Amino acid sequence: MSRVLLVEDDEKLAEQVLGQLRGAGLDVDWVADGLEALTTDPSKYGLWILDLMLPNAYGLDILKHVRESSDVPVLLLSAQNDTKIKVRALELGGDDYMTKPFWPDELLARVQARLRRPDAVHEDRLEYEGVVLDLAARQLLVDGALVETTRVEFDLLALFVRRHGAAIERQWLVDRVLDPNRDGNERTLDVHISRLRKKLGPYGKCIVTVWGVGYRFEGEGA
Amino acid sequence: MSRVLLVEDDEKLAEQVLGQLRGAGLDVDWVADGLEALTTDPSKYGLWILDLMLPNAYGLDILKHVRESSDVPVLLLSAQNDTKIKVRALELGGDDYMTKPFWPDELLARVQARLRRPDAVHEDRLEYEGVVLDLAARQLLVDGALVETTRVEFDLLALFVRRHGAAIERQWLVDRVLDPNRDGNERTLDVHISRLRKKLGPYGKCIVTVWGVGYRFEGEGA
DNA sequence: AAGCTGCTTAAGGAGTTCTTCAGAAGCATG
DNA sequence: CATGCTTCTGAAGAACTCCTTAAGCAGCTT
Repeated sequence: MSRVLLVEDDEKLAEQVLGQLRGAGLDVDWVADGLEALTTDPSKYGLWILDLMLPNAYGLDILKHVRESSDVPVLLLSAQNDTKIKVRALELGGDDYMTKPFWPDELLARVQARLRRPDAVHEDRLEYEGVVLDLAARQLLVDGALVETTRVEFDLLALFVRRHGAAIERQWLVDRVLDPNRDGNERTLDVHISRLRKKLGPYGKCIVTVWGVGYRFEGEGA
Repeated sequence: MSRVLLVEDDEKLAEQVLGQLRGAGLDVDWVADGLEALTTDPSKYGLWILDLMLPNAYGLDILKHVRESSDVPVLLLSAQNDTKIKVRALELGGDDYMTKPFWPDELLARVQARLRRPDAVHEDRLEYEGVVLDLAARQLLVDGALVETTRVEFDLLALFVRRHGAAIERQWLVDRVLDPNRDGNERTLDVHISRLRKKLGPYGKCIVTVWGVGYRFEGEGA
């Protein structure tokens, strides 16, 4: 799935971005209105490009809406270098962030990097440094060695690797990974995280706690 | 002669299959209408892929028509795991049989196997370590010794060997292997797995339980 | 330092899978 | 079409996995 949705109210900028991305052979749709974005099915696209400075400050709401049902990558745009909004957006599960004005080439490079990233359904292998997930076999390899995982641990790690670099909310993980028949308890998630960290050995510290929010999976240098 | 004819009324599925096969460098023609297939010279192709669930139940008629003048290999597709049609089709001279939905890779593998050795009808076999499945004779050899299997056991094992290394979901197996006329019960699958493990002797432990998901067929070291 | 939030350990229990067995359904034979 | 045989199914209980809960400690924030 390589369709991209651009949510941008500035018509001039939108046309510029559209031209750039379509020129590179991408299939891009454009929505100028925040309300329309709120009613769009997130999973219809392989990537969202979302301007946070929409009228009525819809930006963060749209991000929240997307994250309620999907883990599609979201690339955020903002007109000003506002640290608070940027932090908040990454906490809410944004995957990348660009400050306007930006160089068209840079946007294209980041979009292509995100689209190249392992796709949720059709990829049967996820890799991040020495951590390899064989999705078809449901097996985890840490530095080439097979490590036994339970169902929850494997699903959890798959989410982390898919959205590496992005902060993921605790509650979002609870809703997706834990047994839906019981009311998910955040303490339960703690336990799974703890065990997963242990099993990941040297990569255990890649699961970074984002205090008050959730976790972020990232490498050493990041 | 490596031309392939696909007889399939479902346009979406047909396009998917066409893409898959043509992507592998094969020369594939497509016919959506059963009547047109009935007037096609069988010998113009090196392989037929024939959907049995065509409108007006032409499927078996087409197979009969082909067999009247040619022994070209015919790979059959069916939307449902209908044992009676399957048996009837093999009696009429079908060479292989796949139940929809199938893995694209599996279809390609079988088509290529057919094209590589056109007279392979009685040699087609699946092997994994000391486990050998003779698909034409429907016989199982364990370390060279013949082991009696029932229909369900043989089909089950064939699926495992074809997709060895991958975790296969319980429900997926239930849908394909058990009697479709009754609501498949997962407990029933347990029983077949249990018996199959026993018959496989030393290879019984190759059928690994993937807790909460299904099973995975794999060798010792894997 | 106080008050949260998050981490770890250990134990209980809910849910899943395995095995056995008996009966039903399908199939071939006479 | 009745008979006997094979195969499939479904129920029951045992065995097992691992998910969850609880409790105490550690770490962060103010």
